[in-house]
Amino acid sequence: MLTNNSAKFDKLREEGYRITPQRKQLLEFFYELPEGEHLSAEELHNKLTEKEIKISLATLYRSLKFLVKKGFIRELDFGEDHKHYELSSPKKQHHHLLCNTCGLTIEFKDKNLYGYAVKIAKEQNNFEIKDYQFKIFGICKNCQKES
Amino acid sequence: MLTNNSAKFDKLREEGYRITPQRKQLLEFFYELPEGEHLSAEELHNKLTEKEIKISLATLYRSLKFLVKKGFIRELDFGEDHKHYELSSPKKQHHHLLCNTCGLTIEFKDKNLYGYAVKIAKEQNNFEIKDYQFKIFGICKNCQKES
DNA sequence: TTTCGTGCAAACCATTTGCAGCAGC
DNA sequence: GCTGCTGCAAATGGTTTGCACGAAA
Repeated sequence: MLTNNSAKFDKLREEGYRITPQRKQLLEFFYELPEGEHLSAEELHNKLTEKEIKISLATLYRSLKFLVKKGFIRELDFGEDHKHYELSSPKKQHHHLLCNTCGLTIEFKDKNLYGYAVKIAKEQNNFEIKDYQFKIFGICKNCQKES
Repeated sequence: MLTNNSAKFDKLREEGYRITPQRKQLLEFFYELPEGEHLSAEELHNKLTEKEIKISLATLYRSLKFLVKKGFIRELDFGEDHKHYELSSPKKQHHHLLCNTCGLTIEFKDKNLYGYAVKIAKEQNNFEIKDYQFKIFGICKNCQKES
């Protein structure tokens, strides 16, 4: 366990939440994931099972919701019929271009975007930012050629 | 009918698609919608029925998918269990802040964002932009007070 | 006339939920 | 010991699909 979440865990305990093995191992799993990898609930469940981490699908969904609410992970939507999840780290955020034709996902980073989000949030009645996402939809180079 | 889509319709016809009353009326309906209003499939179905426009839910879903693919409307996801739809107009796009706690949706516009999206798309192998969305998640002023 | 699009009802499937037992703290 | 969390299985509900009929072109 390279990551240290004990301070955060203490805070959650104070709020009345319990740190169960399922929640803990799920969060650890996210920390060990290669950067930029975002998995669906079902993919997560498979990978966790491979690692011999036992967690039911129902609990997985509940835990994901919990971790999202608590700001540990972010929920992504690529217009598919299921959500994707990844570790949340607002300051080194990445974003996505999505090809409408072939479904290709291209990631990009941009250091200006965070300041930009902060500026907008401030203008909007001091909205407190937890996360932000920039998505661009269109046609990728390959699909442009083919039409 | 204030809007004139006949050129676009002709193009669709050339591609082998048929301009049915359902598709036509649905698109007209979107044009008449107040700016910034984004409805779910079910809300749309109710409103269309009120206007005595007959379209089954199945066809509505198929038509929405069609119009999205053809770039007439955009599909929005607010992290709920259903999608929202609105007219697509990239150059006067608006975006959203979403409160994680109470679900409040705040819209904002920003003229810089379009140029920004274009710049990013160009850097990413000349990706051809059809639409883009900027979402900010966090806690609204009201909910900040309450915690 | 040739397909493509529609309506209906059934199917799908990701996600949620009720409930009884278990386990943090 | 109290109460929140989990696993199971069943339910939910938005969306999709098979099929036969209807209608654009």
